[in-house]
Amino acid sequence: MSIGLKDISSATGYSVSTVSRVLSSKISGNSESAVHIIKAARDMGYSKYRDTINPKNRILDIALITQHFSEEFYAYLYSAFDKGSLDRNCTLTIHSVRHSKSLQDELSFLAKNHDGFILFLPTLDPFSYNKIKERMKNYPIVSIAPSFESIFDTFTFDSYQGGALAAQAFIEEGYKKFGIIRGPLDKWEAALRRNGFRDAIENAGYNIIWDYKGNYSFESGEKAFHAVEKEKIRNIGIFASNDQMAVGFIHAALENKKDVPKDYAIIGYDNILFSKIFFPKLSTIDTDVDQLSEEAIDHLIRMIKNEVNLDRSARKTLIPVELIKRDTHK
Amino acid sequence: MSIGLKDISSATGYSVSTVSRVLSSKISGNSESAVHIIKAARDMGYSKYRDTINPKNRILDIALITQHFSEEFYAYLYSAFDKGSLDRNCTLTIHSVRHSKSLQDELSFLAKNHDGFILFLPTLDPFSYNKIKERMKNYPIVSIAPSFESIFDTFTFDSYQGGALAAQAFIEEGYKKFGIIRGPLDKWEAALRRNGFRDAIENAGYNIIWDYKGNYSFESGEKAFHAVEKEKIRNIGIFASNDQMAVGFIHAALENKKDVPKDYAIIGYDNILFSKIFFPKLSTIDTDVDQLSEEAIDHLIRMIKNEVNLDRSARKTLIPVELIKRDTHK
DNA sequence: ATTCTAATGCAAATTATTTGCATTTTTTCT
DNA sequence: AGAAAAAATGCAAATAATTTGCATTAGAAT
Repeated sequence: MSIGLKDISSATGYSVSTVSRVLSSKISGNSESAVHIIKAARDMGYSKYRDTINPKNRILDIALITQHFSEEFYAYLYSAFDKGSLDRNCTLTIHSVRHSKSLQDELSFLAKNHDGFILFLPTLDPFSYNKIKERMKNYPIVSIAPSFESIFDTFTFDSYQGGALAAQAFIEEGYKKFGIIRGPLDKWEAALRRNGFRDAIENAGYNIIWDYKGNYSFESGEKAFHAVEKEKIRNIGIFASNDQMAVGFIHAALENKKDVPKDYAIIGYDNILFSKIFFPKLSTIDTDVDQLSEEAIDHLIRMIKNEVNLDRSARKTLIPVELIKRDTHK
Repeated sequence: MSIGLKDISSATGYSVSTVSRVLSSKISGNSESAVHIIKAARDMGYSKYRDTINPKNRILDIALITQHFSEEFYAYLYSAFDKGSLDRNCTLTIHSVRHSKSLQDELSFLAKNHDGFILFLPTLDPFSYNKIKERMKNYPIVSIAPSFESIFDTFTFDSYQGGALAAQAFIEEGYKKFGIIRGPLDKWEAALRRNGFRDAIENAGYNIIWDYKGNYSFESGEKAFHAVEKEKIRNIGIFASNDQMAVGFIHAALENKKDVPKDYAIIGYDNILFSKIFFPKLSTIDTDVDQLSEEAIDHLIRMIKNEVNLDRSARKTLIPVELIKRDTHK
């Protein structure tokens, strides 16, 4: 049943010894024969493909390890990584460990079947991250989850800049009052978005006069509206830490006959599909998931090919974001 | 580098011959030793794991083959399959072949690394499907894409019933005029949704008096509104073949100071997250993706374990759908 | 207690892979 | 263009990995 060198030999016409030498890199991987034999080994499902063949000479298999949720963001993320892996001579597979009973074992198994991991585990605690790091010593791993600690080389969006961009837009348009609907501050990116917004406001000589602790949900946006409504503040520029809360806020505002942007100006974060469609159309911070995925994959590939110094402590690379101006402010 | 029987032997304490016999099913796979050895083989990454060990005795690896798009539906689908594979002793991986240059080769390779496929390739033509079928003879494959032809055993939603449910609701509520915003009719499920709606309307002695050819997009819903608006029809029950078009329709209606449901009643299809949030909240046909995924996985597992007669021609199993009544009709 | 069956390990047999050596082909350097 | 060096190749021998015959043991069934 199982494919061996003999099978590859007869499929390609080369002798068993040549096949052996190609697969164990005793012949340079670029020669015509080598390319031919390595391709055959992959196509035929030679079981020691990953064990014996040098990663420099073959298609790489990388795994995107996530925790699936039924939110649009995940569809975006997967789609971007799918595209990103296309022209990089590598195959991407997606694995959810959301329901995994023993994360460590599962990762360990997956590591045997892939050349490297992209981790997107935003809810994982630092202790578990360190356990992964320990167990997977020298295995190529890149993280794309925003987190306080840097345990793996990380690529993530510049959330601080995002908050600052929202603040700048409000300031330039002449707003004098500012508010924020925060995400949960134990999340690194929520803290950064808040800090970026606050610092830019304060640098311009103003203050945040209203602050609501949200939890990223649509409902908490609705509650935020009722909270600000009670205080009878108007003509305020509000930065919502994500689009769902911004949309919830606007939804509640419209139901209560308030006007956006006249009574409340609002800028969201994420640029979900919804924000283009929603009425009025939501101004928001856009993140370039394609760029994130490409940089993360490129770095992972360099790690796999041993071109990255792993002794250095983990780097963090921030991907720039931009403001999309639509109809919920000015 | 590569793990062999000797390594498994020393890890488990059994002799090489016992390990060999367990892995090639010459000892029943349920005995204590067998379970122990098989687990070790998986954990340690024994490269012939899938080749030698009988699928009845080990964790199955199944692949969900899709074409990623950045739509919420995909996040739902993946999430449902993730959950569905949980308690079934199998590991799920997701692969997108959207950008694949040679679909056949890629599937062939993936087949070597998995025990079976769930195919979700709604845009693939029957010719390519038949080529897959031919090349993958006897390999376990289940399709969940709605399609005219039955090439693989297929699990899909009962779209005809969905259309009929929408019609029944309108009829019971006393509507006398009926319209439809169709999806592209070269898609099987769009045709079924239309037929189900039309047949139920006609059986009750009515007719569809207005019909718009949409393409499933938000924009085509907006256009549909402008089309029906021109004809000055009011108090009509409209069935939209998906939620995006329904939401586009309502959005345009609100912008033009029309009332939903008073001027236009509308029922959508899919129950996207948006439809719960949108104002007014959209009535829609809900599909139980969890049920779909569970039934598809169960069937695939039976195929892998050889409990399904493959000589029969491909079955099609329809998963029931239901109407969620919200605020866009009555 | 006895018989039967399944599990186990040793050593031999078989199968798979690697390597030394001789030959051929290709590349590099005058 | 021609000589020298380097790389590629196949055969056969060597080594490594896996399977199997046979004897032994442990446990279940009678």
